[in-house]
Amino acid sequence: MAWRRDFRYASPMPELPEVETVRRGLEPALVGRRLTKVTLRRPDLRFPFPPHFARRLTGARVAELRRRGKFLLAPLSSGETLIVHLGMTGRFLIDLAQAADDVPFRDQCPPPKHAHVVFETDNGPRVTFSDARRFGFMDVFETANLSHHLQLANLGPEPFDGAFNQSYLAAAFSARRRGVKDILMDQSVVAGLGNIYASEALHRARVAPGKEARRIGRKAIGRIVPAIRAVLEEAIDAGGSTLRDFAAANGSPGYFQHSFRVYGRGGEPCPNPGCVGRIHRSIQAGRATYHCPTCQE
DNA sequence: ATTACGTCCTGTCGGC
DNA sequence: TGCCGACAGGACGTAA
Repeated sequence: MAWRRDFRYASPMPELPEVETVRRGLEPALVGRRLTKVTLRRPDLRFPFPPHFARRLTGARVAELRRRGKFLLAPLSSGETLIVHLGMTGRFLIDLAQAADDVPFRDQCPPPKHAHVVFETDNGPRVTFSDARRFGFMDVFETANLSHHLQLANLGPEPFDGAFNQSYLAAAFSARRRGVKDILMDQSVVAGLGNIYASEALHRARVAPGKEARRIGRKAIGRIVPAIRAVLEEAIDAGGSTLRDFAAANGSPGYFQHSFRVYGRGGEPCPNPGCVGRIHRSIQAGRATYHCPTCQE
């Protein structure tokens, strides 16, 4: 049947690794192809679509697919760039049926629930964006001025960029009274970390998430930078293997299920070697936070 | 400038 | 069995 969910991925909570996985999965479906038809099935997501959204995309070719923090960026041959944020539940479904002929009555099949935007391409699969909670959003912006786009302009460095280092983080932490986890989730400090990977990184760095950022010592900051990179790298690798598994499994859904060391593990023993503590769940800045009070200080 | 908090949205899950 | 509240959370808007 049409609207097959043959290719469906993205974790329920897209942070940098999940967005990167989506980018890699979407690349073969979109890059180099012309958008022949764009359909909006409602006037807004988190925000209203910009004026003439569908018209500005239609006919343009997707030059490449990039990622910046948690944003997907698709520069187009028209001189504008499609900007996508997945929010909480945003996901792309790739319809593997190449042409309408491949699927009888394809156009009579109902679209999946929450399918808000449909992209048709020349000789490529149909790509559908669905987002149950509509925390995601899309925008179109002049590529030459992309760095002035409000949401992109305020993003901090990429975690893998050399600019994100110990002295940078020390400056970002100085005089800040907010909890260190809260600071790491601030997209203007570093781009791409959310609630899950901030918790995971701090556990690895053995720093308590609620500790005031200004009270984090130099040595601890020195552990946080590589800890962030390690958790993100591992998760990106897990996403990559999900994509490969999907390709190998010929049609089975490729859900991105990465396992976490502390997130969602309240009451379980701390996985750090030699630590006898248990993972503690608390609420910090309104968000569920997991850490080991024994080895994170 | 910095911080805290409410808000949006709906599917899922546990308890009764 | 069904209902109902709690929960999940990124980023914005507002207020202090």
